[in-house]
Amino acid sequence: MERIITIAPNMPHDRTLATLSGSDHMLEPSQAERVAELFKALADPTRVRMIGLLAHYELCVGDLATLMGMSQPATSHQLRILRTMRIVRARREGKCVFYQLDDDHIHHILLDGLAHADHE
Amino acid sequence: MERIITIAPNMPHDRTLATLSGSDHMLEPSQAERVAELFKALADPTRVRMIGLLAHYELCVGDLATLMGMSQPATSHQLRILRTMRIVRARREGKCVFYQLDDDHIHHILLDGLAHADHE
DNA sequence: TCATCATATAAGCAACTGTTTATATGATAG
DNA sequence: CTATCATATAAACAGTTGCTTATATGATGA
Repeated sequence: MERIITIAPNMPHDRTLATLSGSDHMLEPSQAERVAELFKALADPTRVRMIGLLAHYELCVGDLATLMGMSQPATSHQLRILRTMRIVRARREGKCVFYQLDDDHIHHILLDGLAHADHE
Repeated sequence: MERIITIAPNMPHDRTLATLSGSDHMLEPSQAERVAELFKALADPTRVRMIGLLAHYELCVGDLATLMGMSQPATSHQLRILRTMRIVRARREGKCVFYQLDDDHIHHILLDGLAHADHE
């Protein structure tokens, strides 16, 4: 962990801001945008609970709505957001559409989030 | 991965919604709320870039503002959000306040997020 | 084709978010 | 104490979000 100062006068420093500016630790704006979009999809308690369920069970929209205690359009609306961000994946079977997590990566992130939130 | 149906008629099912309702895979609302709050703090490209920098360097507010190309109040405002969520930690040294990530957990979540966003 | 069930979309509204501009707090040097 | 530098907070405004109500699409069975 380096400490970097050049603007504040009379302070010890290890490197200069100029060298840091060219560092690869500087995230690309478009990259930061995509990551933020992903986290935004996780940044709602309703969607977090949906993801918590879909991490363990494949559920159709209607049943998910019932379990969540929310309306069908609201459920569908949130699923669309999760689907757009490739957090969940849909599969049609007859009249029903079943949802589940798209990959374990998301479950991992959720568990990390729970660990950080649960305490400290 | 279980598939659960009870509402939709004439569909195969493994368990009932009733048993699922009592499952511990049903996140507590307050728990979901805290996790969502954490992700909300990560759900902004500006804060993502700040975290990306603070994961590697300890920086004071002014320098961070310069690197980010944003105003001092805006920087301070965002740092307050990250501090409230225990994502970053502050340390005063004279007139300057230095920030760094509060723990490696956050760095981990960021890397997971980057991996998921970078591609798929 | 027609009726019905399951899901998706649209419009509209209240609540929230990130920025700017302006001002306040807090620490240090003289 | 006073002036100055570094950071924090406040008020205000544009833009976004998640819900509801209403309607549309899509698939199945008679």
